[in-house]
Amino acid sequence: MLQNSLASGEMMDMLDIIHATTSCRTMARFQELAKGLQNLLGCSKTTFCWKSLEQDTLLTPPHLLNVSFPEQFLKLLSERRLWRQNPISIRGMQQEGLQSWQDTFNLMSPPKQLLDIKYSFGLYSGYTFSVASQRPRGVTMVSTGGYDSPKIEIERLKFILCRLMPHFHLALSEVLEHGRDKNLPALTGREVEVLSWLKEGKTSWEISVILKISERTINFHVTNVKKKLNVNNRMGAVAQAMHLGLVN
Amino acid sequence: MLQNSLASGEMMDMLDIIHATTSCRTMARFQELAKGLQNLLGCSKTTFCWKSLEQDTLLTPPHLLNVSFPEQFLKLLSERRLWRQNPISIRGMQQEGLQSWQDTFNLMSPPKQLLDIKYSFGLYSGYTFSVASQRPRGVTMVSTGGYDSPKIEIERLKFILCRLMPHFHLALSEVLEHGRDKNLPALTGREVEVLSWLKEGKTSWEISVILKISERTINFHVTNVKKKLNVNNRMGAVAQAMHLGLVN
DNA sequence: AAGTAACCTGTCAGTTCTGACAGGTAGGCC
DNA sequence: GGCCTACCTGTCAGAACTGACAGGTTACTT
Repeated sequence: MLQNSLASGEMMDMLDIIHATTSCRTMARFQELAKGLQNLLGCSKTTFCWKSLEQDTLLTPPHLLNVSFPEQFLKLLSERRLWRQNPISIRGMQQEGLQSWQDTFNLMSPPKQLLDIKYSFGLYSGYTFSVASQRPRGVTMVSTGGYDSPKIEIERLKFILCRLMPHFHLALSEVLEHGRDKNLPALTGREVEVLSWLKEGKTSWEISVILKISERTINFHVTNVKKKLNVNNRMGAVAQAMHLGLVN
Repeated sequence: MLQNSLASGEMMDMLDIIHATTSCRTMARFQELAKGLQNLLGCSKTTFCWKSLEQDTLLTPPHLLNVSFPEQFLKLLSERRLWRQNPISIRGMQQEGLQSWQDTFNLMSPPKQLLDIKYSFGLYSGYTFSVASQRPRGVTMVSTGGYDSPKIEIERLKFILCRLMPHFHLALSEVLEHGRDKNLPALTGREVEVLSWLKEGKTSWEISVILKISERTINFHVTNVKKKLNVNNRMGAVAQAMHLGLVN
């Protein structure tokens, strides 16, 4: 039975890693956890790829978070825009779960250029696991290669990745979304207050009554928010503020 | 060491439960998983309590999800609004982690009425674990009582709950938020399209150019959306649609 | 003392939105 | 054929918003 292929200590490691992902807020911490995953898998090359499907189109490049892939390899892939034609990422975006590079290449033949690069870095065989979510709408893929023995226990790999990856995906989403917050425009207390009422569908006049200040001042605050959020009108301001989590 | 107090099979159960929470979408499924947690803890009485801090005030009652508490007990608590004065829930809302009922009652004395009811149902001692999150902003508390032996391994309890509860919390948030979606107003394709552009801060005229229809028709769609979402103006429509996840 | 940030207020012309009026077509279902 | 839904269009008066004008106070920092 599968249960026996995992040592008790390994399961404890998995539980610890899962637990740690729930409080992972920085990229550095994520890297640590990813190292833990790599150790568990017993491979020497790992890299993460995260793609938001929120507003990005399929054409915008994904976030790459390298753990131990050759940097030069990823750089080449990115420079030559090869990820768009990479059957592995295409398949990974389409369906969740584990794919073997070999299988995918047999199924959808990759551009020769890609194969050449891959082989030149010794990346002959490996696996990519992808996991998607609706909230936030996005996909995380982890690629692992450089296994010691050519004989890999697929079921063990699947078991570990199935159980860990959803949490790595959540943590990564959190880290990357949170990272964006750093250069967030700072709204003043009054501005947030006005926005919150706008959100409820109140007019300037109504808000002026609620806040007991003049209607002109409400419009003044709205104007400032529009400038800060770089939008054309209050609709955009409300939507953008909600999107950035600046209200409520 | 703590590691030894958990059997290999129990850790496997934990991993399986965690994994199952990631795809838990119905209340029935959640109940199953909660039963699994109860078995793991080795107690006979469990109940979950979920509270959104998104827009609810502290006064609005929380969602109760009973697994195996006496229904009558929870009914009494709810009818007499005792949860507001219950030191356990107050403390649970304030800080995450494990609390012993006994400790809390020593710290903040409960209303006599509450104590009487509790004892009359044989709920002498037990533990409540709470976990909170920012996105979605809310708290889940689980209360467990009715342990076989008076000698409970606190560290074991803490270990299990620390690792499982964040995932139960997420699952519960998902289930409860998803459940709300059922009586969601159905927007037509065109309405969603118009809303999406509104969200970007486009004016009616601009959208009419984009969609190649008259400005009047844009306003027509906006009017219909406003009626469906029961809001006063487009600001409210955009905000409400975003909040309900009807756009994007 | 000067500078800055947050806050507040006024007027006014021009633009945009709103609600209520009154229509139209195309496609699906019984 | 009748009914319904989604979609489209027009006019018009009045309400709401916008941008640019030109000020003000208070509190805190340098």
